[in-house]
Amino acid sequence: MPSSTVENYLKQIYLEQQRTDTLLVQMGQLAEAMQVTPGTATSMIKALSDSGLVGYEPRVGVKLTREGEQLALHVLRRHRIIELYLVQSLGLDWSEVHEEADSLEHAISDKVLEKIDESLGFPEFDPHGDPIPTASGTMSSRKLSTLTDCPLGEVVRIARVIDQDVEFLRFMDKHHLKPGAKVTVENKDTIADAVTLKSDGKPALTLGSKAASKILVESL
Amino acid sequence: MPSSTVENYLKQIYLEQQRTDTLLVQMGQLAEAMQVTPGTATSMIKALSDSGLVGYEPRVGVKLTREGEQLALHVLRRHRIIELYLVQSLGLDWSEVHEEADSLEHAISDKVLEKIDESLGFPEFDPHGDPIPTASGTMSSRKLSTLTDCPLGEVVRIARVIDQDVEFLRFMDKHHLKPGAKVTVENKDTIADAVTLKSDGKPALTLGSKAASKILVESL
DNA sequence: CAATAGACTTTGATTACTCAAAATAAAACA
DNA sequence: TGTTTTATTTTGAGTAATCAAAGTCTATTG
Repeated sequence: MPSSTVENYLKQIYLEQQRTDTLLVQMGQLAEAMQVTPGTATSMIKALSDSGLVGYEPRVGVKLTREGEQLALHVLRRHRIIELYLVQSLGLDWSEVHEEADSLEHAISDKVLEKIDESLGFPEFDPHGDPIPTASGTMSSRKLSTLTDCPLGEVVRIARVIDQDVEFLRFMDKHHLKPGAKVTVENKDTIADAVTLKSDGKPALTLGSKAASKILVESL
Repeated sequence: MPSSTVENYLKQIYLEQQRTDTLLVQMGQLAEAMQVTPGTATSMIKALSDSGLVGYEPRVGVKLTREGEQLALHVLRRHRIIELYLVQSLGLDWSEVHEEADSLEHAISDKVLEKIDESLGFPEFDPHGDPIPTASGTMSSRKLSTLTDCPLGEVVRIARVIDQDVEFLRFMDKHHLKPGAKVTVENKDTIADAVTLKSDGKPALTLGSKAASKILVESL
């Protein structure tokens, strides 16, 4: 059985692959994501490579093998189901469940996980709108646009928020910018690097494009 | 923060102190309970002693300090609340929750634990009748008798079953011998080393005294 | 009271994970 | 093209937890 350290490395490689939309993850990137020194990442990756969970090319980068990817997806499945459960069934705030899930994801058994999944009605997305991989290791994908590149003046629905930072999520919550909420982009100002939003019955809100690009929406 | 290994050693010392009703736990006993070699237990205990969690006298035994006991009680609290939650809220069988709780007890945060505790209505006992320590580290104690030394012919209520073995618990379940069930000891045969029980609407059941002594009862 | 049996401790080694700092390779630059 | 910068790897070392096996008490027990 893989250690939680191994699970975390695989999860992080998967997330970096997704985030940067590239196959190969560089060591510095991974070390940063894992909060370890580059040397640590290198030696860990060599070990994972020996166990066949990743493909490693020195000075180029690392990628998941099919086996490594399956494991990563299982970890992510556990993580996201736990997050949703903590919010829906135990009433925790969506800003705090990420950290909780980070530790529980390594301790929960498949049996308990499937009970929880069932009690939630086999959900497809976690509280942040992140897709939940299936038990057989398939991840659904949606084509979403960000608030910085979605059409102006059209009502869109927030589908996903890509940032697990507690402060950021609290801010989003305060302005009712959670998955499901409907908003309209009133204005985009590339010079001011800002996006102005309007949602029903609320004053307009202006975000910098960095924040706006973390909010993914779908048209209705 | 103590590692899960440290938490397990402290928990096990506490449980052995209780089980044998002695202050000092011998190294062999502890090594057996922890499933490690005696040498491993010795060196681990020396480390715990250095951190002030246990008092250790070489070749005599180990006992918890106040601090170590508090920690042990917190672990036990997590363990037992989780067990009850798995049975009550997720519908797992009482025979399988011990192992699940053994891993979850190290991963769950106080915040989540207290939410669960609340949702269970601040229970006093786990599914096996083991008392749940309070958040402030107090363990209630009841004076219970075993089926081998309780009065004959009197209706008593099962209060606690002291064995976490899956097969044993399944057997108990099959014969409806769970906490809350009412039984009468019909006969005790010291020569045959057996105890015969009767519960409403069921045929009589005879247990060896070893099994019978694992079932604790209270009078009504 | 010496010999032995049993429990316990010590020693030396291993595995998994980590860091700091030195060495190296590749990329960028001048 | 030679030099500098930056990213990566290597090296040497440390911590936590473990085992096997050798050594040491202590308690019987004849």
